[in-house]
Amino acid sequence: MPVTARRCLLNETRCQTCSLSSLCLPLALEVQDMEQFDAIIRRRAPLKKGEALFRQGSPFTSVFAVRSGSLKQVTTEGSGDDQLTNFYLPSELVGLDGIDEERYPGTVVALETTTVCEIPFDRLDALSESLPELRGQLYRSMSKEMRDDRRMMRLLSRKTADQRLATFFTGLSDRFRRRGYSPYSFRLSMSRADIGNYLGLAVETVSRILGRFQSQGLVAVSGREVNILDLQALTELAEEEGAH
Amino acid sequence: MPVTARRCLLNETRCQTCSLSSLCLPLALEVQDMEQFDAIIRRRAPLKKGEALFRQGSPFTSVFAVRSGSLKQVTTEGSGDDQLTNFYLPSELVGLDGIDEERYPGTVVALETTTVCEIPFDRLDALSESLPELRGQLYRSMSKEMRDDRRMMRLLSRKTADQRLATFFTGLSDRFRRRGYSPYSFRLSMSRADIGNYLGLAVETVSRILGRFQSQGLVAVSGREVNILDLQALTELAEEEGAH
DNA sequence: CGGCTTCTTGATCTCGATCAATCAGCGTGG
DNA sequence: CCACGCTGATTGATCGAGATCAAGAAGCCG
Repeated sequence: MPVTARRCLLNETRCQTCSLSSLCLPLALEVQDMEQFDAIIRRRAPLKKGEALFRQGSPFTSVFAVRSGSLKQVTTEGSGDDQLTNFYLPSELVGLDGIDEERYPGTVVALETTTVCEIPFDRLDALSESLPELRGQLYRSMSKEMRDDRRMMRLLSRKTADQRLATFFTGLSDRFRRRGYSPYSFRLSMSRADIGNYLGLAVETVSRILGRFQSQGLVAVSGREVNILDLQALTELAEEEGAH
Repeated sequence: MPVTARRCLLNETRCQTCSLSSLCLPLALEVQDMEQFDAIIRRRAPLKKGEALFRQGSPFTSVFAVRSGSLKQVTTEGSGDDQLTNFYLPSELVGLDGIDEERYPGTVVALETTTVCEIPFDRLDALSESLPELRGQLYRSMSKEMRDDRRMMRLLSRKTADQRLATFFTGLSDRFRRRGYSPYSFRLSMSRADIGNYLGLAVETVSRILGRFQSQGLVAVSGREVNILDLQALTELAEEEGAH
């Protein structure tokens, strides 16, 4: 590979030129610190749709920051009974739940062509010793994931099917907005079955409620294209009191 | 307070003499490192049953290690719609989910007389810079909590009421065993309503299924006293395939 | 075009919520 | 010591949201 091409490739992966730097792990770092961080991350070949980043039970070595595309995390217990525990969008960290047992607790699969930055955890931990901001950011990322998990528990144990879907759409909308995309118009990278599995609903229910939302003028859905027509109403529905 | 009494009180709180040291945060520390850690923790007056350790929304300052007793974490959204997201037993860390937003995302309440060690987070973070084992243990604790949360999501979205209760009992049994108590005979510090809220079930359902377990010879329950008669069967029930 | 998978729509059934008493503890004060 | 009230636990009867079963319809790609 010619030197120029190589340099170009490397440049692409540099945190300082990355459009996600304001959301991603090194967000709090000064320029020179970011260079140190930059030096430990590894480029990965893009994953094609359906390819696994890692599989459940394989040894934990790295966390990954999503650079583009999206992924899902699936945990299998016994035979055939899968639980989809998370979707990951650009700038989000994948694999933190594997630290404790030193193996990944679920398989993470690309939902579309996806690129990630690999961050070897021992290097990251070592670097977090000398960079308090990095350490803090890591603590915050994990803490946030715990908070999000608790929200999900609330959703699964208290919300109706309609509220779950509304929460799902407003959540996605918000995540797109933060990343600089339209919060009103986006494409779902996951199937209806994935959505249902994630929300604890049957596919049929997801489909039906999507239809209902459509006829109520809340969203316009065509296949995986989504247009949010009444974000306000959707938000209210999502937050609605325990309906009793 | 006379010096001797004071010294005695301090001794009680020392990690090196604490019976939980093999489970708690400083578990990986050498003697001299443990002393440093010991120096940052603060004694708290015991909480009485029903007292709050901290309230939802109050500023995050510390994490807490449970020393004796037990607590529940409750998150309120809107009015009256509470979600119980966690029970905490001795050696477990409370409050880690508050790091990110710098406020506690839920109220934590003692279920019985409870003592905790307060660990100011800024001191802990600073100390984790020079003590890699402490840092690692903190990462592992958070990672474990994320894994437990994912298990809870699976429980809430896939398991039947029977399986939820069976999982709850086997989980408690296991936690007691690890702490050196009998895994077969223990006292519930939480009400049926708490259990139901936590597991996403109505109180009536909890009560009914407990009755059924009793008549099936799986457990003997009398008020809050529990005797597990057939842990094997309970475990199988808890892990059972997605019943369809 | 056929042979996939994914999505939608309809009909029925079921688990657990909800509503409604009743009962058991348990501290309080007469 | 017992009656009173209060909270928590149990038990019974009914109901409904959403799962499941069963076809079709619509993409999608060779």
